[in-house]
Amino acid sequence: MATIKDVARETGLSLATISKYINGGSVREPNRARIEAAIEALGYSVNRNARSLKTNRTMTIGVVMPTLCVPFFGDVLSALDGTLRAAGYTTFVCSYEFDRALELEKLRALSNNNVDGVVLIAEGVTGEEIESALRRGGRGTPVILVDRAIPGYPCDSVVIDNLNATYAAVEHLITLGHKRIGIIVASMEIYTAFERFTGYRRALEDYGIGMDRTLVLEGNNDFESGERLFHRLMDMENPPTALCVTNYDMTLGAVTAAHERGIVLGRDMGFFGFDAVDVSRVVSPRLNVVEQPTRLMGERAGELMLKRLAGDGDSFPELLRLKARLHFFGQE
Amino acid sequence: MATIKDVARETGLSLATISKYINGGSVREPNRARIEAAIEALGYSVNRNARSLKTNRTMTIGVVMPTLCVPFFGDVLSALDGTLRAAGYTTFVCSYEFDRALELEKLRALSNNNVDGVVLIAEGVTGEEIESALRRGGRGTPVILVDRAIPGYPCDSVVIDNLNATYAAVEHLITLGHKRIGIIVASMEIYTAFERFTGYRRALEDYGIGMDRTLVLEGNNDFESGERLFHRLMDMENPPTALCVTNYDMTLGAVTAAHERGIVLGRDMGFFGFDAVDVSRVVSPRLNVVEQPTRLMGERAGELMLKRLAGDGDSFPELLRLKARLHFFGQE
DNA sequence: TTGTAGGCGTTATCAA
DNA sequence: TTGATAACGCCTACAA
Repeated sequence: MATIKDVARETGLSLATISKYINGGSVREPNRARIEAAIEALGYSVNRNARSLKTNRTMTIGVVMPTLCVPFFGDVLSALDGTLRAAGYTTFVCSYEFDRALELEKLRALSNNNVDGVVLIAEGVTGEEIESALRRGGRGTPVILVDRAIPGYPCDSVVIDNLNATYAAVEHLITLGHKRIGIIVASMEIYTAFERFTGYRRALEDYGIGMDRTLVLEGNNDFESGERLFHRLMDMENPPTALCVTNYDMTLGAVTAAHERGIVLGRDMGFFGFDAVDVSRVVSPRLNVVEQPTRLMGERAGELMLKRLAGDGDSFPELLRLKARLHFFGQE
Repeated sequence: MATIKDVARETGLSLATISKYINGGSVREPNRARIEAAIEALGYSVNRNARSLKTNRTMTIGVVMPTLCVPFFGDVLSALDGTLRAAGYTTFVCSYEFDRALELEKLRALSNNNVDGVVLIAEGVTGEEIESALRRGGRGTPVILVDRAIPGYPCDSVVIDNLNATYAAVEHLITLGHKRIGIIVASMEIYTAFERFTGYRRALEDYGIGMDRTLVLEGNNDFESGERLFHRLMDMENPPTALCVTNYDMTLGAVTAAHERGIVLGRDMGFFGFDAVDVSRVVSPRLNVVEQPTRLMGERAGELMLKRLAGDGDSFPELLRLKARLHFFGQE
């Protein structure tokens, strides 16, 4: 690999001059030309390790997500990456596969790799753990929490207004005349799940419908949970007449289970799913689903990160709560 | 940030001793204890930039994919990451959003970040471009191509046996009695698409069925393509009686379009999709789909990478061709 | 087993 | 504008 030294030798100029030029300094025209030529000829490119060692910046943002296997996160990421890239940053992603130990480990790995900032879709990690994993020079690495804030941990966050989204979904089912409405959520330990449940509970309250705890089922956010819990609900003596499922994979699972039982969602049973916008189209009648503004989330998170990177600590911690969009199909 | 120097001062030992210990060397027990204590107290962790500058290794693998929004790549990645992590490597992912310029840029970004190896799901990039983007010290960074080999470019690759998978799918449709079989593929410029088409063509040949070029439609690998091209096929004067769709999103699109037209796939029309194993369950009758061994791909790619990283250049370039699995449902 | 010293490729300071 | 020179934090002969 060619180094600045080589370029210096090739051009007859000094190390310092080359470096200055590379970093946007001005040199005399003939020198500029010679430097350019040498760089081209030698195929020189700066060694980021060395540079980072010196500058303490890597122009790199680390992203940690629970998994890469779901389109929701992929969309968020894609928008985030675009925003950061436009500002000259490269983003690196790692997934912790829903594993809490890995979650922390990945955070540490990023820290060890001296990323300038961290975007985190947290699941099990606590505020203290984040701090300890990221403890480093000066005033620390900026962290943006996406999709899930951590209650009690002051940190910039970009989230969905889960509460009102679920509220609206349940409200819709209520206006259709349903009184026994079930909900399948992820573990309430996950903040978004809790919020979604709260929206559900509040809608029932506001319409004077008593909540039946047996209609509230907690799953693991996966296909299998959706399938299994749907069956469990329908096997009850007095099954719900409508159902709300609050994430992508569980929605798919529930839809599949309904199929297996010959239940047509939206006709035999009121229904609201989450995220599965494309999939909602492959069945008929089309499913009602809540669509989260994934790209917007990514963009907002990116912008906020850039702001912090620029040293602007204004109104920290900032909490952006984005509105979800409801797609109604089938009977109104 | 604490450095080795700090640990040295804290313990009264020398820099070199600390470094040796950190890198697995042996020191006298009392010293070991003191070092450990100091590290803990100072919250020291090694600066990978500095280390890499010295060792020329970062213990980091870069992965470049077309997108993160499709489960197929997510699965491959997850398995790949697991394999590499077990060997002490951290993997960083970046996506080029199907953009050819970005594809090269990401490769360069990784190279500049001194990754030890690159795993690439290529789309538009050529062999020369890869070489030039990665040109650096000594015998160069190992590259593993996943999902798509680049014809004429000698490089380790892990791919699916697309040809035989599609062959078998089409063969199945033929044995059901179909003679007019359509296919929706991605652009033939993409190697996998070409292979899938070839499987299709060869199956028809082998069964003495003349190929009708108007039944071969090229899309953009997205939902919209699947939907649009399905309609195009069915709007023909003499539409096909069976159809093969060769990727995830286009399968979803085609299924949706079928729905819109009231066509029940597997009953009114022979059908074979790709990848959408979960989704295949939410419609009835269940869809026939080709399932690619995503996790296995990731593992194999990881193992091959580790082998190359260990300096084992045995049987280069290695081409691993993995078998896909066909899920038959509905009528046999 | 421990310590000394030199260098990895850059950037930044300060003279010239 | 240009050029010596001293870090940045770490690793590694080599010497003690």
